[in-house]
Amino acid sequence: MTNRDELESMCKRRGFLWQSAEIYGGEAGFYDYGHLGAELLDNWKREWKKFFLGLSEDYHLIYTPNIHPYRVLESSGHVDQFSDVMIRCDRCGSSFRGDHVIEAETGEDAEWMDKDEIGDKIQESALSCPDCGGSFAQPEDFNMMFEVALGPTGERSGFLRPETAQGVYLNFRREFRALRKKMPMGLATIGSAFRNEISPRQGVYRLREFRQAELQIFFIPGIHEEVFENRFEEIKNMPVRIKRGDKTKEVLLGDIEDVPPFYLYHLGKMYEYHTDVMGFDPQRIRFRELSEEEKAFYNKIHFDLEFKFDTLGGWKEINGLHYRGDHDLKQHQKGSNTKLSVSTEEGRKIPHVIELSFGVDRNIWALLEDGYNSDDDRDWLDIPPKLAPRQVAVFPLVKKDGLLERSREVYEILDDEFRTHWEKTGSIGKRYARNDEVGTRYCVTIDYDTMDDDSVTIRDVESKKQIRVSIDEASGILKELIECEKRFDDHSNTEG
RNA sequence: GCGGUUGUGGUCUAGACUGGUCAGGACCCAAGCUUCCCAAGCUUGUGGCCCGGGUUCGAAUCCCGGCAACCGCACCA
Repeated sequence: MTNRDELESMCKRRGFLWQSAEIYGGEAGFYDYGHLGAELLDNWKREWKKFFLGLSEDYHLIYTPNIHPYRVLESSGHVDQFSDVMIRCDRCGSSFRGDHVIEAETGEDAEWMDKDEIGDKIQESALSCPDCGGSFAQPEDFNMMFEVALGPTGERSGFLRPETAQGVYLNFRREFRALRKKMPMGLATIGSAFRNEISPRQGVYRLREFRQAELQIFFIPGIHEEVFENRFEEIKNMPVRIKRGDKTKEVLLGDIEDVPPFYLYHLGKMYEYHTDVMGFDPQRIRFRELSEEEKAFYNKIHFDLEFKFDTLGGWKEINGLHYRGDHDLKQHQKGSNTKLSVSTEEGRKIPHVIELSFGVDRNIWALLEDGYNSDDDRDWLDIPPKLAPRQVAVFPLVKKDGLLERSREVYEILDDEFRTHWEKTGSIGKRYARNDEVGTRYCVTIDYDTMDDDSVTIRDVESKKQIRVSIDEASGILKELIECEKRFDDHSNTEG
């Protein structure tokens, strides 16, 4: 059981992450990544790109601005859909969503109503506060998007993007041509998104500025699904935990019959990324199907991937897999008056989209939590070597008799190939402890034998076991270990 | 946003009811000594009362406002 205070304290003390602007008292919903956190974040992004862009030669990375013009988000539906009419009780100060109050009291569907209509309806039906019976003030619009004025007069405006996806849709047409009309075509992007959350909470779980890594795959149903069906073998025997309605089951992906194979294939790849690349304990991840009420209307199929957080009170969404149909391109085709259909043997069609959406900060927190361990002796972070901010640390056993200088030489050699750290302060045990805490995967120690025969010890963070190798072969062995080509235990000359 | 609780070096905390002789401890960190493998020891050192206002001769302590965190409610296309 990982304790949230302990993990947060470690993250602050050692340089992973903490609340932004903390010397000014902070601002809810914003976090900074320190030197280790930033490295971890970059490593995560690199491995994400490697894995998902590696799924097909027709998948590529693009970057788009953080600010979108007003019209883009008007067409996408965010200007309307992303905002709610809030009503506030004059007496007790509680706020409610206007449409919810109307629906609850009158049974009428009120989601379509604007501010004035909701105001009228409340007057007409003489609705009062569900908490205290007080009367309501004038309704007000609350939009989750941050609107920004553009240019000196501010006549034009835009929004900080509430998701990275829209920028990708806007580039469908150009990339489809630039990539010479290959389909399925994948466009990935990693970047920040912004939502004016009413109450950002729980560390990096709900932020006002957060990072997303998304892969949008464009395809024509009935024509390109075959591509994914052909790869179905790769995932069909993958055992996953899946929650649908009230029931949670462990099943093989291939045994799920009422979800199309092209969708299951992507569930499988998402799962594989978490278990194989991020090293998650499979017991801590599951898919959950969203109910009709929870799902956005345009999502035809929607499962979230959830991680079981000790620190955040249980199962929480970290990614989503959304089959969005042709909704997005259709909306932008209409809004921009630009043809976004492609020609097929059956005439022009608007491509459909399946979106793999990752909450990067949530992934990072899950990674830290999954890797964080404590026992009576020590705290240590067990995260995959490719992701670890420090892969190797080098120390002299003691500072005298030339060991210090020799350790520095070894450090210089290893630092060319790995993310390497060197330190000399304190006792050897203390240095191991410091490095265990931040997940330095391997500690290389220069001792008196090194001075005789040029051998060093390599210690593994997880087992605390050591092997002795020559300096010449150290790089090669570390590389095999870090690339996961060989396991630490496979080296036979294990010392205590 | 509402209600409750809380805010003291980098981290964790003592002190607050009963205002002054109160800013103390532990760990961490840095420098040095020491040290032949898992947070040993010794010496020295850096660093703090969330922010603003008020009451008072005097505020970490009392009062007001703000900010932040935690819990609950609401919210989370």
